[in-house]
Amino acid sequence: MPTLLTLLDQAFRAAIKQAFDLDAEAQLAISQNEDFGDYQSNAAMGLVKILAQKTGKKTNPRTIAEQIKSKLDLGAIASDISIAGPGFINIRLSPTWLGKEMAAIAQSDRTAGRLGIEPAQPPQTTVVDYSGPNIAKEMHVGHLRSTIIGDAISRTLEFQGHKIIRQNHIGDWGTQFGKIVLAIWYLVMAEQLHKKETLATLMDQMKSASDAKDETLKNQMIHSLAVLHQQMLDEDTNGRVIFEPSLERLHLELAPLEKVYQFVTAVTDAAAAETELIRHPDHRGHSLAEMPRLFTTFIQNPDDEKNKQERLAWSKARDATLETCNEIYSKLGVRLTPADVRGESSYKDMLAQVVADLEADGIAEKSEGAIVVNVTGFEFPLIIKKSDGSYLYGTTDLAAIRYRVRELHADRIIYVTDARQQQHFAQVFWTAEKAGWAKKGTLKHAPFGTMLGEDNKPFKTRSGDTVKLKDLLDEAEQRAMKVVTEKNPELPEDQRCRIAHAVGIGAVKYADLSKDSVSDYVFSFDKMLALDGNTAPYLQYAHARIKSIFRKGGEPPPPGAAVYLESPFELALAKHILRLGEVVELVARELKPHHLCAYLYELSTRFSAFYENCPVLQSEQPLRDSRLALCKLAARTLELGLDLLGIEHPDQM
RNA sequence: GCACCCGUAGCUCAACAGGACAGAGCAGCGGAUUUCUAAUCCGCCGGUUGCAGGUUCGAGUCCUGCCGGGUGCGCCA
Repeated sequence: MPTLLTLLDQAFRAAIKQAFDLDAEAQLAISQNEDFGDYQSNAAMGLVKILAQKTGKKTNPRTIAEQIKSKLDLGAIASDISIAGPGFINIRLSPTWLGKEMAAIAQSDRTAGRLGIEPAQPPQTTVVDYSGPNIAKEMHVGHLRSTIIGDAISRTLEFQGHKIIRQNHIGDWGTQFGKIVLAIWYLVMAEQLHKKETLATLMDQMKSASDAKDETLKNQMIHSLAVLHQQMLDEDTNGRVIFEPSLERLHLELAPLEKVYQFVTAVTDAAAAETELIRHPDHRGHSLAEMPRLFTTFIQNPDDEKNKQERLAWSKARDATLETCNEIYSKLGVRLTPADVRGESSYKDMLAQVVADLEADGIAEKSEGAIVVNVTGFEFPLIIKKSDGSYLYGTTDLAAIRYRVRELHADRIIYVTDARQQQHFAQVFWTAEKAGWAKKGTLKHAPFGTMLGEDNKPFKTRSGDTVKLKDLLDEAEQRAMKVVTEKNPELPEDQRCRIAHAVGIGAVKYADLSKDSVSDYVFSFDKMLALDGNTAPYLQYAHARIKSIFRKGGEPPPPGAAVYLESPFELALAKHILRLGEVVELVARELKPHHLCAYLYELSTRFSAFYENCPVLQSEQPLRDSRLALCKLAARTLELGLDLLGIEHPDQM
């Protein structure tokens, strides 16, 4: 069945048409204040002007409202239609109608599992681009929001019946490449030549020198590294003797790689690295700072047999990264699989053509040796080819759009990335639309703000490092475990673990999803794991309480049980259950899952009020079955809603 | 300097293409347990929506100008 909002909208439009022979907006809204009613139409006030233009005289909006009301046919839906204030038309839903509706939804859920929500028409093929971790880096809290929000959006649109193609646009290409290969070379060579300790000491001291801003010590470390580098190079000048064979056997772990990679970055960015020369029999001297660039030849010619070492190192780094990411995804219950990975590197062969086509169309032009697109409304252009001939991430984004539209047949593409990239995407979208690669309005950026610590500064550890996602999730689970054990010590340990997992991870995800994504958000374990208030544990607890009724009461309600809504608590619960479809549409339209969170929280409070005031198992038939049916529906609504958010709902807590 | 985002109760957040008296939670205060999970429920307290104009029957929401915070601004991603 269509949502109630849609039904009412149609009825009001028809009434307006009949009364004034006009096709006008019904201006339907959910009443903010329940004293007025459940739904309202605000059309009458707006019609004053339109009618005045048509007839030449002004009509009082209350009179207009009266005329609409007289033509309005809501069947059995409303128990009261009243006009209030300047001309609001208030609708109060009929408890009898609602009861029948509840019974019908319960019935349809048995077969379709959709709680009466119709799939969207027509279904659209939608690419959702989210998560996007970088190669050789552990996922940190910055990736959390994209991953969680992107997954919730994907699940919601998927439920609506759209074909969702998840794309994990990982950062596996570009200028950081040379540093990664160099880092692996250090790692492997130090291991093979028994210099691990030396390297480790260097790295530690370099870190403390940086932290203490001690330039002298830093320069010493850079010099020592140059010496070490030279020693290792002299043992194996072409990499064939030690490096390549060891690399083939190596099972690379992400954590040590990342550490060395950061070290290499710190070293090569330092001025002192420019003056430390490394000698090589086949080359003139190169400075330490130039080393990463020597390894980047692979970027230009990845298929050249000469670049076998680099290719191998690159794929090891990639595998190590993805392995760790997949662990996180599975911990988070995020539906991203290796099959969804299509990183920047997969567009490398399309970049030249992208630039050539944009140039041929007159959209791109040469400027100071680079090729740029001058985007209307922007002071600075989008650079798609650097003066040294290499491409940038904007070029890759454009290639990806073309690929997604042409090969994946995307009707629309949603980018879940942080808000800082807003201008970048505005430029990229403008270019793609101008080139005719995507229809206007089909490229959507769902931006989100920065995650802040409780000090309102970007979320970092006490020592100022970025927080690793894994550590954060582990801590959430541990904290949840403590609470579960405190509340329910008698449960077996493995069950407590499962509950702690659901609660801890659920809390982290819910805390993020329940805030409007565009603003920055303050991360607090204490708040997200609180058992009351707008938190995942509160919703999960409400769900567990319902399940408990069925455990105690045995039988589920018989199919087709009539639903009676006599108490205000039952009525309030039923009205809310009916709104899920409207909320799903809202989330899909705005790409903002926090609306669904607000809805589920409200549902839980209404259920709790019902639970306190309306005994279920002790009540007489047919009320008992009626209330059981309502419980069943409330549980199903919570389950479906939490599923769309990607949050677990254990039966027991 | 230019551009984008944000500014709502002590704190964390809502307000669904402008709608009625701006709502929740936390914290604070006061209550409720012979009954299906008290990880709960009920009540009270708390506001010049950063400021000043404007558009509108109606503005937290749209426009203009300030103030405050964040972010981005040709060859990083």
